[in-house]
Amino acid sequence: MTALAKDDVRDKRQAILTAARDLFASQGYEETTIAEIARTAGMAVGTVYLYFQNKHDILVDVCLALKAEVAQVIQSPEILALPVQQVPRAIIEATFRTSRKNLRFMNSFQVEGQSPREVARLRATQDEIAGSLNTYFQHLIAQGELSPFDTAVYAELLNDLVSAALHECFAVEGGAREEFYREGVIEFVERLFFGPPLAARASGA
Amino acid sequence: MTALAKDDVRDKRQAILTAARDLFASQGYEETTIAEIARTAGMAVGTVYLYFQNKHDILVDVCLALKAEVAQVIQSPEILALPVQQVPRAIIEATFRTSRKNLRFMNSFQVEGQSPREVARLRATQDEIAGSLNTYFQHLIAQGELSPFDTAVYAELLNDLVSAALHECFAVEGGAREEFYREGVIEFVERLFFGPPLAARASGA
Amino acid sequence: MTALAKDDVRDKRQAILTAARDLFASQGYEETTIAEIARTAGMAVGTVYLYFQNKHDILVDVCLALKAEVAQVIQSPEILALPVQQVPRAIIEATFRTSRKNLRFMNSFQVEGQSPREVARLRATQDEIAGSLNTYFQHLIAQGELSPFDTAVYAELLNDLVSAALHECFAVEGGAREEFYREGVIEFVERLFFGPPLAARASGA
Amino acid sequence: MTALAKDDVRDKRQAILTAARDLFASQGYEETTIAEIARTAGMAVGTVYLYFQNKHDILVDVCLALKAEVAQVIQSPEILALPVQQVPRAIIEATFRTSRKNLRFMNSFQVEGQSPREVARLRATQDEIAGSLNTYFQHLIAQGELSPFDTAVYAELLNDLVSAALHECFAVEGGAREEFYREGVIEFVERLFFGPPLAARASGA
DNA sequence: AATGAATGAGAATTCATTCAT
DNA sequence: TATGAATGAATTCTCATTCAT
Repeated sequence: MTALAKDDVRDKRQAILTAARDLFASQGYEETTIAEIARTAGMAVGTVYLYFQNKHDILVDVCLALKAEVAQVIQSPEILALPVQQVPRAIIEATFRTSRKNLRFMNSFQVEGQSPREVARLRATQDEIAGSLNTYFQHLIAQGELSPFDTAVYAELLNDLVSAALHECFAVEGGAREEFYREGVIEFVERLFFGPPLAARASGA
Repeated sequence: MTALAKDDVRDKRQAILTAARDLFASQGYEETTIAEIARTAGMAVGTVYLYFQNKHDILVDVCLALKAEVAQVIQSPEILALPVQQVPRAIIEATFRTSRKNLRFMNSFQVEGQSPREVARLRATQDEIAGSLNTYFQHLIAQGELSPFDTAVYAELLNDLVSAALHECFAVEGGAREEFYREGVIEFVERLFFGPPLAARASGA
Repeated sequence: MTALAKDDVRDKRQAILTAARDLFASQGYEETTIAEIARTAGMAVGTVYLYFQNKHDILVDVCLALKAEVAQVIQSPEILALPVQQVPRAIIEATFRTSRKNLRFMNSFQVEGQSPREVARLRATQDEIAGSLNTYFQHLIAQGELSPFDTAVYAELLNDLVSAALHECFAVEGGAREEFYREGVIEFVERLFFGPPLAARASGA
Repeated sequence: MTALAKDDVRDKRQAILTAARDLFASQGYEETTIAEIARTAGMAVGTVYLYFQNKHDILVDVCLALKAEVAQVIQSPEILALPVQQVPRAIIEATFRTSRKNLRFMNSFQVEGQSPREVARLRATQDEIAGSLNTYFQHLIAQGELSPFDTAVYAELLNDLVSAALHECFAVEGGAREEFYREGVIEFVERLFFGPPLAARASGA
C-alpha cells in the first residue's frame, strides 16, 4: 500500500508536470493559469496545491526535469567509455539531439530561482552536472589522457557555455541555426582539448 | 528648437531609465510599479507612456544600456592596440570590472524579449558585439597573428560564454566568486587562443 | 444538494443584481464601481466575476429584470380577461404604475447591447413581449373582436411606443409629466383601436 | 473679416463634427479618442477644445445634426402642401430615406444627455420637431381637415414613435427590416388619422 | 486526499483635459 | 488661434492561493 500510494503520488505529480510543461510550451509561463494546469491534468485546482507549494515551483520542477534529461547524457556509460577524442562531439551532439526533441519546451530551460530554496535546487542540478564533468576530467587526468588543470573551473564554464548555446539556439532562435551552434560548440571544445590554438604561433613557439 | 526638443526628449527618457534601473536593482522588475518609476523620475505616470510603450519596454532599454556599456569595452582603442597575448585578459578583466561597477543592476542583464520587436532589439545588440569581435578576429588573421578559423562562430560563442559567466557570477551569485569566474574565463580563453590544449598529447604532436 | 447549490447560485446572483440596481439608480452606471457592488452585495470583488462576465453584463441583467417586471403586466390573466374596450387603459396604467414604482431604476430601462450576445438577450425580451401581444391580438381577431390586421407589426410598434414613452417620461423627465404621457398614450391607443380617426371625414365616410 | 472669421469657425467645427461622426460610426463613441478626432479633422488636440467643451458635447452635436436633417423633412414646404391623406406616407418615407442615407451614423441617433445643459439642448430639438407637427395639426384642424384633438400630446408621441422605430430599425437592427418598419409605421399612423379602427365594431357603431 | 467556490490585493494603462508657449 | 506635451485620476479584471466541506 505504501508503494502503491507512492506511485499514486508520483502519477499525480507527473500529470501536473506534463500538463504544465505543455501549457508553458504553448502559451508561456505567465499566460498559463493554475486552473488550466489543473484542468489539463484532470484534477481540481486545490489538488495541485497538495503536490506543489506554488506556481513557480511547478516551473522549477519542469525546468529541472528538462535539465535532468539533458544532463543524463554526460553520465551515460557508453559515452564515457569512448576514446577521449570522440567524447566532446558525442556529448554535445547528444545534448543537442535531446534539446531538439524537447524543442517546444526549451523556453522552460533557463529559469531564474525566486526563493533561496529554488535557487538552491537549481544550483544543485548545475552542480551535479558540473560535478560529473569534474569527476570525469580528474579520471582522465589520472589516466594520463589530459594534462593537469583546474577541473572545477572548466567543468562549470563548459556547462555554462553549453547551456547558453542551447538556450540561445533553441529557446531564443527556435532551433533554426542548430547546425551552426552545434558544430561551433563542438569545434570550440575540441580545439580547447586537442588544439591547435587559434594563435598562429602558439604559446611555446 | 529641434535640437533642444531632442535633448529634452533624451533627458526625459534618460531620467526614466535611470529611475527604472535603480528601482529594478533594489526591488526587482516585478516589484517595481510604473508609479514608482514616474515619481522617482520626477514626472507623471502618463508621461512615462509618452516615451515607452509599456513597462517591459523599459526593462529592455535598461538591459540594452547595460550591455552597451559592457560592450564598449571591446571596442576601446587602447585594448585593441595591445599585443594579442594580452587582449583576452584585458577584455575580460575590463568586462568584469564594468559588471562589478553595475553589480546592483546586473539582474537586468539577461532579459527575455517578449514581442518580436523586443527580440529583434536584443538580438541587434548581441550581433553588434559579435560583429565587433568578428571584425577584430579577421583583422588578426590578416595580420598573421591568428590562423584562419570560423570567426563568426567563435565571436558568437565567446560572447555567449562571457555573458553567461557574468550573469552567473553577478546576477545569480551576487559577485561572491568573482575571481573564480574571472580567472577561469581568462584562462579558458587564453588556452583556446594560445594553448596548450588540455589533452596530454594534443592533435598534431 | 444540487437544489441547494442552485438556490445558492441564484441567491448570489440576486444579491449582485439588487445591489447593482440600487447603485445604478442612485449614482448611475458609469459612476458605480464593481468594488461598490461587491461590498453592497456582501462579497468579494472576485466573486462578482464568478457570476457575471463583466460590468456591462450586470447592467443588461438589471435591465432585463426591469423589463420582465413591466412585461408581466400584459400577461396577467386579469387584464386579458377584461372586455377589449378596457384593455388598453388597463395595460398602460399598470405599466406606468410599475414604472413609477421602479422610478429610481428606470435609468436602467433602455440599455444598448454591446456584444452580439447582449444584443441577442435584449432582443429576446423584446420579442417575448411583442409575441405575447401578438398572440393576444390574434385571439381577439379570432373572437371577432378585432378586424384582421398585421398583428406582428402592431405588436412590435406598440411595444416600441410604450417603451419610448416610459423612457422619456421616467428616465429622461423623472416622471414629472406622468399623467401627460399616460393619458396621451392611452388616448392614442384607444383611438387606434376604437376610433374615431383624427381626420374630420375619415376614409369610408 | 468678421464674416470670414465666422466661416472659418464654422469650417473647423464642421471638420470636427464630420470626423467625429465618421469615427463614432465605425468604432463607436467610447472607442474614439479626442486625439483621433483631432488627427482626422487635421488639427491639434487642443484646438478641438476651442470649439467644444468636452467630448460628450461633440456627440450631442453629432446627434443634433442628424436629428436636424431628419427633422427638416417635416418642415419641407412640398410635403406640407400635399393633401392630408398623402402626408403620413410622404413624411415617414422621407424620414426613413434620410435615415438610410445616414445608416452608418445612426448609432449616434439616440443620445442621453449628461449635464442639464445637454439635456436641454436635446429637448430643444425634440420640442422643435414636436412644435412643427403641433403647428401643422392646428393648421389642419383650423382648415377643417382634422377633428379637434390634443395636438401637443399627439405631436410628442408621434415623434417618439417614429424616433423609436428609426432607432430600432437602423441603429439596433442595421436596417435589415426597413420595409417592415416603414410600412408598419405608415399604416399605423394612417389608421390613426383616417381609420378604420382595429376594433371590429368601433366606437360609434 | 480531493474539491472548487471564494477571496481580494494589486498595477498597468488609458485618455480627457489643461496650459504654457 | 493653435499647439501638443504633460498630467494623473481612476477602475476593471485576473488569478494565485486558501480552506471549509
